[in-house]
Amino acid sequence: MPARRPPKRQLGLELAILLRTGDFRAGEWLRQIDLEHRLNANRFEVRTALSELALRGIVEHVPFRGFRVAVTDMKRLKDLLSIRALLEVDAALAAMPHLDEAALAKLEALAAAFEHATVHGSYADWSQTNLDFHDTLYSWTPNRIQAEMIIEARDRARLWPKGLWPSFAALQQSAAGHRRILAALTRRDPTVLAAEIRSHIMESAVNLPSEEAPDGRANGTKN
Amino acid sequence: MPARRPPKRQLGLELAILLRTGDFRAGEWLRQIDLEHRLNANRFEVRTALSELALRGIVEHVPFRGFRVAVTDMKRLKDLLSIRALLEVDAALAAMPHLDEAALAKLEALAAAFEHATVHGSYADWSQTNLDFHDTLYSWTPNRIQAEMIIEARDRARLWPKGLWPSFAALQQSAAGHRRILAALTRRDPTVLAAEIRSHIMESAVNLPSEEAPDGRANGTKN
DNA sequence: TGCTCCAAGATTGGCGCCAATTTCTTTGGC
DNA sequence: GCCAAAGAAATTGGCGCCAATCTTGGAGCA
Repeated sequence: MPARRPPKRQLGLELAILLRTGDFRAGEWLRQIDLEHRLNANRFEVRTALSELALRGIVEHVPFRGFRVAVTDMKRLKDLLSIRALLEVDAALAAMPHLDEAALAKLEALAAAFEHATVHGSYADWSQTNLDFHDTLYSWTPNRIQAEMIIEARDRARLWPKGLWPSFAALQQSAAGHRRILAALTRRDPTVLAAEIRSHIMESAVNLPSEEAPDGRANGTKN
Repeated sequence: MPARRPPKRQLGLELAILLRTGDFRAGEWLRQIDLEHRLNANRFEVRTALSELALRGIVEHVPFRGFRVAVTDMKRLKDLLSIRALLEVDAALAAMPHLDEAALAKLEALAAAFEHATVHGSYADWSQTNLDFHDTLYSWTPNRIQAEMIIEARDRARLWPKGLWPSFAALQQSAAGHRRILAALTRRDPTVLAAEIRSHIMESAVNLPSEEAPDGRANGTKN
């Protein structure tokens, strides 16, 4: 074969992951030159990736000032959560009839992985295992676009300040939620499933503080 | 004041409008050089705008082949419609409590404008007046993100082939739907409102033909 | 000592050039 | 006359340069 093309780097994706896993604070300014180094990419690629994320609402663009991690104020966050509840309840219900034994077993394993991560893992660990559980569930939803929209909606509000990360107790609560969702799926109980999914999502919003005004100027980083 | 900055052209938006109103067929290849002329922009701007639309699913990108108007196959179309139904029913219900007399009057006027357009107007006319009605309704939804998502979901499936445009009868049906929605809003009847919105959206899918396989190669334009 | 204004430095972003790749055209062979 | 292959033309797309703009630091003045 004559030199297959190199896999074509998905820098937008890489950057999204970096923002999610690296320690960035909401509102923090992103200097292109820093990202060039961290992602080992050139200026143009970085800018393209940033524009992508800006369009998806993950970062915010201010002309001639640059890009910064989107500040998701509480109103916005709650809006996003309510949309997620709507989409995810529907997606879960649609997925349920398509789940066979193997599927349930897989979800079982993922729920266990999350539980393990809540105790032994880092932020990145439990964040990822949690996503795995949900994404796997929705992978059986016939409506692919809906699954994509769920992921996107989630990404748009993932980056809240570290101070607001869930407590250990909240994580345990989440793990229990997974169990209950799994049980409802196994028993093919749509009513309970819907209720569980909804409350599982809405849980994320409890004990979020009242809105803090993000100052456009002060929130910098000297890094 | 020292030369306020020029309003910064939103070429992505302009291009989306061009694709919607100009006569482009689904699957048609878009040559950058043509778009440069039609939009009176340079190569770089066109490419940026195209990437934007690609991300939003309005056009499709094939490396080293270029961009083409997204082919929304029937499966995809139905998926999108079902999502719209979900989001729009919810949005309408949320908007209802916030509608005052003035709001209802405005919707009344927009419904009338649509009816007029179905008889006297062109595709662009009735398409736009229809959007106006819905967008105005959702402008009272407290959840702004949801309103945006609705618009986006709609845009992603707006460009179906001309052959599939609704008949005069279908348009009349739509107009009647608007009337019924308005009636439900006036009577503050959530149950009927939900049902009407849902069927109004799903109506769009009736008499869509079975899926046609879009050939990657053949669907060109010599223009 | 504190404030204002200016200049230097840092950062962003518009844009055009040219290489990479595909498609079209022509030529040559069977 | 038809198919295949090579060359030509057209199109896309990566990328770096430098102008436009914002921020910072400090000098000058009250």
